[in-house]
Amino acid sequence: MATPDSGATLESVASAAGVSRQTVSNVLNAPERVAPETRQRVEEAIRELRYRPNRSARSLRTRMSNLIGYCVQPAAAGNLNPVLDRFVHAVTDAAAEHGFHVLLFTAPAGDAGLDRYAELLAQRAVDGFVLADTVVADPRPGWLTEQGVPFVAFGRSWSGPDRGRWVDVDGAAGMTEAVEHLHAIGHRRIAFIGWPEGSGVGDDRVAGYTAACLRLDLEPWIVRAEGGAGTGRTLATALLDGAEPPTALVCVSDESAYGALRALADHGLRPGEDVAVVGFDDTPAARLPGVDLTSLSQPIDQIGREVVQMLLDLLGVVATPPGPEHRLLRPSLVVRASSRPAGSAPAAPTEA
Amino acid sequence: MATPDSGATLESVASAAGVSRQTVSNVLNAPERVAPETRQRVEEAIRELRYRPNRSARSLRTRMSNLIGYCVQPAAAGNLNPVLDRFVHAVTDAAAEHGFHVLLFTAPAGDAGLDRYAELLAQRAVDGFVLADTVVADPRPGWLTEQGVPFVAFGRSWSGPDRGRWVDVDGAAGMTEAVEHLHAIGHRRIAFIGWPEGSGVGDDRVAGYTAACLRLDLEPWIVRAEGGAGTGRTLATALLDGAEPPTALVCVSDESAYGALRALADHGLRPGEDVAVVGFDDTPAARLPGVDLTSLSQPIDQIGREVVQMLLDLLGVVATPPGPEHRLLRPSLVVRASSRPAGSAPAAPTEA
DNA sequence: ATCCCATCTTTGAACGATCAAACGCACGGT
DNA sequence: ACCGTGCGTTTGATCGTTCAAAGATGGGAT
Repeated sequence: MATPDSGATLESVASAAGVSRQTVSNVLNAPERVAPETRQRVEEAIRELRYRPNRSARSLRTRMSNLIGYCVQPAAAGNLNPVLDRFVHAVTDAAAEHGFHVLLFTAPAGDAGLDRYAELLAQRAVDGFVLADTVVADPRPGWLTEQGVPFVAFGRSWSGPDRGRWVDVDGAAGMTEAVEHLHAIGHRRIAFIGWPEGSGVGDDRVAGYTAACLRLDLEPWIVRAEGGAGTGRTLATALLDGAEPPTALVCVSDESAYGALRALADHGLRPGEDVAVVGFDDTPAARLPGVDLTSLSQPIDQIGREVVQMLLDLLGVVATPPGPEHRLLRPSLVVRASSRPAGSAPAAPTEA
Repeated sequence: MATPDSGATLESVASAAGVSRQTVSNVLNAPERVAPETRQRVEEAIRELRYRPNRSARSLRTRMSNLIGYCVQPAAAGNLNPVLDRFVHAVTDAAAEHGFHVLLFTAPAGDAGLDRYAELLAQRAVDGFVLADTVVADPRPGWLTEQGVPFVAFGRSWSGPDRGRWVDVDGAAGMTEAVEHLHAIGHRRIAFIGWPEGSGVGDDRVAGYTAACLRLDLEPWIVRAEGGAGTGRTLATALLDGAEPPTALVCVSDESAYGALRALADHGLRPGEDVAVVGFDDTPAARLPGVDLTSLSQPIDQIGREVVQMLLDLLGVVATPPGPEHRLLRPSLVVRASSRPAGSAPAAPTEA
């Protein structure tokens, strides 16, 4: 069992191995400078004393904290999309491979939150930031760029000049794939349940839907309203009550899709058989028995890895060929019963 | 707009204010030792130079990192219970009030993960830990106690001696309340859908159910199986197919409850009207339209605050009267349509 | 006038690591 | 025998803060 705090220091290891401070330091940070046999002796002493460099001391001297700041937004009550939580996990994992850790903090949205970022920087508590949940007119990318602070965002800057590096999911491509899937299984009247114009994410997704429709010679059919499941239900109800209702509903989010599914139930319609439904995000509830919602899944782990890679690149930690400023990753369509006539294909296992 | 890195140090502030290093330090850490007018002068200099103490330097000297370690478990695929994510947020918030931050790291479960804890301690990267997701035979509380490491757990130690401090939710009390609620609205055949014996959390919850049954003179009726929603569906189906089926189902988790709801639908039964269903955790999906699941909500924010309070107390940061070693908080029953005959009460708004 | 004491402030050392530069030594070329 | 060269190692200074102790100042008691 490891003893956590041996209290060993560079100096104590050095005297145990019969060398100087700096040699021990070199064994850890620049092994090639040390003669092989010396190195071995030092490494043994390190092992024996269970020495681990003191992070504060190292940070003070190198001016690097080896910490990445990440702001956790107050979780909206009833938010059933854990995509950001999975993202944090992915970032933490990827960072650990390079000796970095994630420092969490909270901040109010908008300009008011910038002070928290400034505070952490002034204290030299973090080396850079990972941003998530970037919104239209988000002040953070611009401000951080001005200040010369290293950061990478999960999510494009949806307005103004494209500042800083980012990784994002190609919502348009995802929606295009969804429409093509529905078209392939015979649907021709495919409606889109979306958010009002002006949300970057929502506009991106609807664009992919529209593009697919045009390519497939379908009439785009878009309804929009602010909100979540309740709104989805309302919009879907209106569509289904129409004279010539759609046979498939593409929804801007899983949450809207759950509302749409509810509307189907209200009408006595069976998802997948009478009307197909597709969502976006592949939230956990999508695979519940009896829900079985077809949805677009974001490659969160990969996004996390790429974000960290870019940030460490920016920090000069990993020596890679200068990578791209931006990365756009495709979501993958997970087909479940909500867009598949019963018996048309072997059902994917639905239980976790 | 705040300039993040002014580069100011104690020394530069001191010379700006015409005093010494230590006086500036005192203004920040022990203001009562400084003469009022001197203090004012120094505070002005601090403001003007936007000085913030360097965390690394402070940590090095005081041997306190002001960081709390928290291990993020790899999120089980399809986990629809974001309770831990809300918990992290609560902890982060509460810690910030005392100048502490949360440091995230990952570790494998069981003994193998202890090394990561040891590593962080040896590096003096954290001052203590917040544990979550404690399981039966969890090695962490015992090990941390042996090593004399400050920590507080969210969740009892379910086996062996009760080591260290913890805050937990009184699952038994919650289930008792659920049964009493069902009894009060007329139910007499109330079954419990649970997990196999041996999971601390599950046993606690079933105990509360059983206690309530005995007090209300009902026959306990318990079925158990490993698993989530699929299992819940199977167990509920078996119950509903019986000769004299239950009129209410109390489920060990929301996930089982979703399965149970599905089973009701399979039988053409209406939740709340034909058969009542209650879950545990009040997951976001519970409030989706058409789901409307009655469930027990954990006071996560309060738990987070209490955990931090206890930990800082242990670290000697907050000077409070010695608090209790353990805290057991009651969950609150959120009644929705799944346990309420239609029209029996004003429906709570169902949309976020 | 002297001394003591309390209050406020300053000084020197230390925390544990890395940087920059100097040092010792063996080697080969002239 | 001398010197430059390169490799491996050591030394001194430094990062920015707090601790511990010492110094300065003024007021009241003796």
